[in-house]
Amino acid sequence: MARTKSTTVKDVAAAANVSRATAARALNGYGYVGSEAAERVLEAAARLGYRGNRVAQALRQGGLPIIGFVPGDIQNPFFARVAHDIDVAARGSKHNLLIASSEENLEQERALLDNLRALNVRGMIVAPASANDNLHLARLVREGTPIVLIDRVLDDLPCDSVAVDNEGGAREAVEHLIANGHRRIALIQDDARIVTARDRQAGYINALQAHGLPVDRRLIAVSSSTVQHAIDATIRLFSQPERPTALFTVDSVMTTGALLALRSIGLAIPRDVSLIGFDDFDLATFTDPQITVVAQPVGKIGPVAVKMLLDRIRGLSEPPRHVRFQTRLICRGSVSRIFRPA
Amino acid sequence: MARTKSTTVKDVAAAANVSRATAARALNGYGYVGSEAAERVLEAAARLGYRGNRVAQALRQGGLPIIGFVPGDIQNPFFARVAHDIDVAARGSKHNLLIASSEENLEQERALLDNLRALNVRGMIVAPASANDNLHLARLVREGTPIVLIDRVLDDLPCDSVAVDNEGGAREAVEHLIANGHRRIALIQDDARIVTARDRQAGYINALQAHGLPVDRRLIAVSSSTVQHAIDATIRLFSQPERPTALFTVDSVMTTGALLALRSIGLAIPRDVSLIGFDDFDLATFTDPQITVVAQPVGKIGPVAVKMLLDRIRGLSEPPRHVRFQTRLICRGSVSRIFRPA
DNA sequence: TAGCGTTGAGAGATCGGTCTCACAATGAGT
DNA sequence: ACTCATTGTGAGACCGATCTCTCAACGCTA
Repeated sequence: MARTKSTTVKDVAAAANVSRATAARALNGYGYVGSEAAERVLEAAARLGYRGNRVAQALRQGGLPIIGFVPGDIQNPFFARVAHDIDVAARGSKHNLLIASSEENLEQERALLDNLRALNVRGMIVAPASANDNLHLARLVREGTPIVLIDRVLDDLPCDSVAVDNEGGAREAVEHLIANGHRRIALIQDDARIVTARDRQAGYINALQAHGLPVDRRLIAVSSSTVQHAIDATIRLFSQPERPTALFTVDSVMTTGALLALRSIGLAIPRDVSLIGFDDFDLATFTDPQITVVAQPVGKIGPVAVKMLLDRIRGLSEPPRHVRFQTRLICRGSVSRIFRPA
Repeated sequence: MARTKSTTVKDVAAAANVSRATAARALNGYGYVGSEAAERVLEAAARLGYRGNRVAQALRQGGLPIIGFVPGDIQNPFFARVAHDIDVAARGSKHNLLIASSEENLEQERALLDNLRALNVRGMIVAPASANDNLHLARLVREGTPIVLIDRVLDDLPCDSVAVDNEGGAREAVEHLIANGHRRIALIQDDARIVTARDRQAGYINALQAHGLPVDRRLIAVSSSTVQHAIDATIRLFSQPERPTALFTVDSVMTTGALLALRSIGLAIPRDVSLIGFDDFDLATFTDPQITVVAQPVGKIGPVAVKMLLDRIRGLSEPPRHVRFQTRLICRGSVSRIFRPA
């Protein structure tokens, strides 16, 4: 039951009665090859089921036809969608996709990137787990590894990036709540290590300050991006004496958690609490009423990132390019209007 | 801005003033190395940031430290979950995960497997897109490539597999509906090419026949596993003259579609229609009432598959092993009791 | 002191391709 | 007839790491 070793150029060359060099020329279509010899080689290759060994090719030519993708969490629908899009785009240019989830863990991210580097992948698409420590990324960039940052952009890193206007999206959402008379607006966000959390929080704070509202730390809860943590955070926020009248959640998993928690506490949307979530999701049109969200053009991120990466792989040496998509506030039914004395 | 080539053993050896062979011995800890020389090598390696080149290692030793995973669709929460579990398990044994989604397309699956083979991956975990044509898989197995089938098992393929009792789970669900007095029970399923669809349909039919109920082709709709297609299928089923009183959907994406469609038609669950879905999902506990489902132990599939695969990679040559998990019917509120004259 | 085992380390083969270079054969131009 | 360009082909270097083989030095025993 030993693993049968596959046929090599040497086998093909022998079968076609030519040298390895000639076989390679025929198979790859370069240099001068006699048409008769070429035919013999091709026939032999087909007959023996020759496939070529990417590993050997990679060793000679530098780099496996692989693109690495390091998302924060592959189970998060956002990243799953992006992964799918990257996969499709990469396949279009004969690249394979290697996905290694950092699970929002900086140590793990470092190890994974080291790994990808050792594998000599052609390039990487990364959603960095932390805004603080990115020396490992900086080194990769410095060494010349093509890297594109998505979703979370580190400004001091000289490489391409694709993301949405997180600050603007969050600001628009909170301003919408303010415009509807809300003043006690709660926020559930990720650990501030994560860039998007930081930016969306900035949008929240900027909106409040632009309208002369105080920023109350008791209205801000930090949660990791899992349903259970979001439930806990929501319950914490809404069991305070002076209850918030509105809630803004920074990603769809948290919005899901908030929905579940509010239901279990017995608070109705939008009667008791208004809700806006960042990132649209299936569930949002499911509930009654449907949830108002800040939608991002998820489907564009992957393809654009791959395109930029391929440009770099092909040797483009322009200064870093940064793509920013605008978000769109989709008003559904989860925000109520509060009338207050002027 | 040329890509700096990374440091090699040669560099390290030169820096430590020894030969490549000695450097390799020191780095990998085999053979005889003088303690003083070893120290110099290690120091030099650390100083130069030596990392080793997996590609070269793979060429020499046969096989990249990579496990290939070919799911039907990475965006499907089921596969995303399994992918995550595989990733974690694989990382535990120093393997990377390469995900290539077949998108339920047989041609693409063939191309992807060919690709993985050419990359010399150590083994593959596959959810075959089609029950019919699997010569490509058979050849891989014959050649000795370690392969584990998950979710969808092809009985005639001599390799390990991990799946759930699809027939039994579906049968239990339909019997539950029958026990509650339902007789016109509709089914929305995948293309019958897919093994799970076939098995779950078998469970549906077996349940009906065991209770002397006719199998009515008009109650069976085929849909692909996307929300939109499931919506269409549901609408088709429920716009027939004699409307079904119950619906069984074979995966969570379809259940989601069915929910949306029924709501848009204005049919209430469970008053107008009873519903059971295969595979539990977030949404199921979200709706009012919550949805009754056939739950599968999703979290066990990935780890078990990786374990079996690693055994094979390590050279285990026992006959194929087949793991089957039992499903569990979770009764929530989406099934109503119909009383009928005896 | 001859003989032998142990320890240390270098030279070079090897994995499977790709590609440069040298060389031979052919035909065209002067 | 002689130079030259064009074609076709093979020998061998190379990518980076691993590993076998060979050999030298040392110390110990008889």
